[in-house]
Amino acid sequence: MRLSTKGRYAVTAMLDLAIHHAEGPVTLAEISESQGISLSYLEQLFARLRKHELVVGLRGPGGGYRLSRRPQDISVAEVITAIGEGIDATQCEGKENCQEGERCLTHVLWTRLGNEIYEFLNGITLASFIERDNVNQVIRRQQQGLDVMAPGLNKTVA
Amino acid sequence: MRLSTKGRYAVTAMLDLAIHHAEGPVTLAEISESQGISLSYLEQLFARLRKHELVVGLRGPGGGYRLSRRPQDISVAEVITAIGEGIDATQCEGKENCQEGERCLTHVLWTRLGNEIYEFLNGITLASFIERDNVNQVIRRQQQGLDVMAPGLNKTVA
DNA sequence: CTAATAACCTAGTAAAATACTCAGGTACTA
DNA sequence: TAGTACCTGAGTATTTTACTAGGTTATTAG
Repeated sequence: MRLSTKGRYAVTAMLDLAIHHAEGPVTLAEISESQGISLSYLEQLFARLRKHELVVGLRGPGGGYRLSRRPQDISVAEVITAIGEGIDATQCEGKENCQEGERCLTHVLWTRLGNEIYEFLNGITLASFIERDNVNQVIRRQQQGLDVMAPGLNKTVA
Repeated sequence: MRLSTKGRYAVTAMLDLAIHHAEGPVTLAEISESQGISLSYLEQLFARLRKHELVVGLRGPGGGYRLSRRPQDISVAEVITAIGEGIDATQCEGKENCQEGERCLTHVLWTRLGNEIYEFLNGITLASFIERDNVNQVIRRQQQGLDVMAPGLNKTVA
């Protein structure tokens, strides 16, 4: 499980899409300006996001990018793995001899940690992420449970 | 919160130390061989771990490295931050103007995610990590709770 | 229709981080 | 006092990151 600035760029851009999800497609030029990320760099990142079917590209005037699913159905883990080519679970796994068993032990341990981090990030959706911020400002009087699901967003896409 | 191969190397090495914690100091040469990490690279990593007082170096014959604290008192988060110079919480925070508020929004959101990941990794100790594997093999008949604390290791260090 | 728009694609490149090597030095202990 | 093993720093190859440049293709507003 790799987690670097590159993943942050992708998540940031996806959050931008999620925020403007109701208003139709967002152009990369807009994201580039508002988030301060290079346009061509964004194009490269979105090429991968598109291949993993997290976003849909719409060409021509009035076009842009749109989330392929609802914000509450896309997890941070999905975005990061889409960018970073997934989890690389060590090199020993099946290839090497695993000399003293020692080597494989720590590898297995680390793989498990990677899985745990993935599961953790998989529980955080784009919607839950934005909600926690907006809800605090807009809806304050409502009692809120520990559920991370976004409450009022049952508008189906396409 | 950066999380890359470098951190994995450090955690792996620290796990090695934790496993042999009862048997006295472990030399970097041993870790180098068993884990397949370059000796000089290990020395660089351990220089940082030592500065953050996670390990203690013992010179001379029979020397090596030892954990400065008990395995159940060292978290994975500590190891990673010791290596990677801590969390870099975006660049905008206080310096930039935060033009439309939009920019700062995602930054705040991301900072929160970083903190959550940190808290998550902070809850995982070296001991809890190893225990879960060894316990499964050695002690099987015992009923185990959800507690991650290592049960039988109340031997004080130094 | 056509011209503007914006996605899409490919290659290259500077800067940084990573992983490692080399060459010494220093402290400890047997 | 010799040897072990920590410790330091400088240098380097590789990889990743972040970006630039220059195009092509599809779409649509006018």
